[in-house]
Amino acid sequence: MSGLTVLNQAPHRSAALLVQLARRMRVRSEAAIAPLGLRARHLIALTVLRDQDGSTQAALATTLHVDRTNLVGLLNELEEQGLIARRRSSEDRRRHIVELTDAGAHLLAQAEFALAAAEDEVLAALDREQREQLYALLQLATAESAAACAGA
Amino acid sequence: MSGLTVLNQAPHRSAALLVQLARRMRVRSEAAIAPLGLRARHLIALTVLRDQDGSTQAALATTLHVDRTNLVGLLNELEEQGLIARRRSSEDRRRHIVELTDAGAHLLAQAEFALAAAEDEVLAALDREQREQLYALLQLATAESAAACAGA
DNA sequence: TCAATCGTTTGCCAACTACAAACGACGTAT
DNA sequence: ATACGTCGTTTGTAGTTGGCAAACGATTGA
Repeated sequence: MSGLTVLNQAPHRSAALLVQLARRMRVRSEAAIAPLGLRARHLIALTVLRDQDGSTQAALATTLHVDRTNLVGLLNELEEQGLIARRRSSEDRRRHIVELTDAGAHLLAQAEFALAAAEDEVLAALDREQREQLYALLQLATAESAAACAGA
Repeated sequence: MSGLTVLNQAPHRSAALLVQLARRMRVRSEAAIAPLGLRARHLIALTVLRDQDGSTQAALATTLHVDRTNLVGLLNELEEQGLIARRRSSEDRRRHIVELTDAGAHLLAQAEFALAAAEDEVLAALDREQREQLYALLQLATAESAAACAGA
């Protein structure tokens, strides 16, 4: 059901607008990276990998908040496309070290470019200054919200 | 997979923050109306009904962008709680006229109150002026985006 | 009389998520 | 050396969600 628009009639309530815009952003973003053969999970995994390259699968599963069982399939898909590589750890031969390949890093950069274009499209009505404002407000709100989540 | 946070590292990219905040808003909102025995669909349906009270089910299905098949169950749940009432149309006895009951209107008001509280909670880090800014920006962006959607 | 509409029931199908059980390979403690 | 635990992997189960197709009774209109 996508009739969320109707909830906007309450005076100055941002909630519905927020989820509505986020949904558009998600849809556009997915469409933007689909031609690259990527889905959201792939992109998230690649992004994590760029920062903590050489992680074990268990560590990745923890970071991504997915079951290690489900991570296997995700990594398989990335490996089939040559975006990541698995190799045995020399220290502990039970472990798989996951590394971003050059192709993976390159595609990730492409994907981020496509994502930026999608974002520009969704926020087309906002000029540069307004986008900065929005970004600042979102950062404020999410930071506080994250702190509350961590406490609970 | 809720590892969306990692996508924020791109410079001044609002997309990830947006969907992240929207997710929190959605979760909190659902939690806020859950004690009332409502889910998001119920709230949306009730809100639509308040504006176009006395609609037929077919009209409601169109507005809500749901299949008339799936609308039946939704209305059943609302009717069991006494929030809406169905009656046959005198003009065309095939049709069901759906009306918001007093109890429904009352619960809807309660739900909106709970929703406002949830929104205040999620946007706790923003003061009044900042919330107005956010609201204005979201309205700008969604309005433009809606126009683009209508064109396509 | 025949076709179409409306609400309704039933059932299917696709996608996704989480999770449990078990296995081989391997490390570690006793 | 034995026992136990860990890591990646495979397989299967279960629940949720969503949309959609088929068919029915009641009713309307041609």
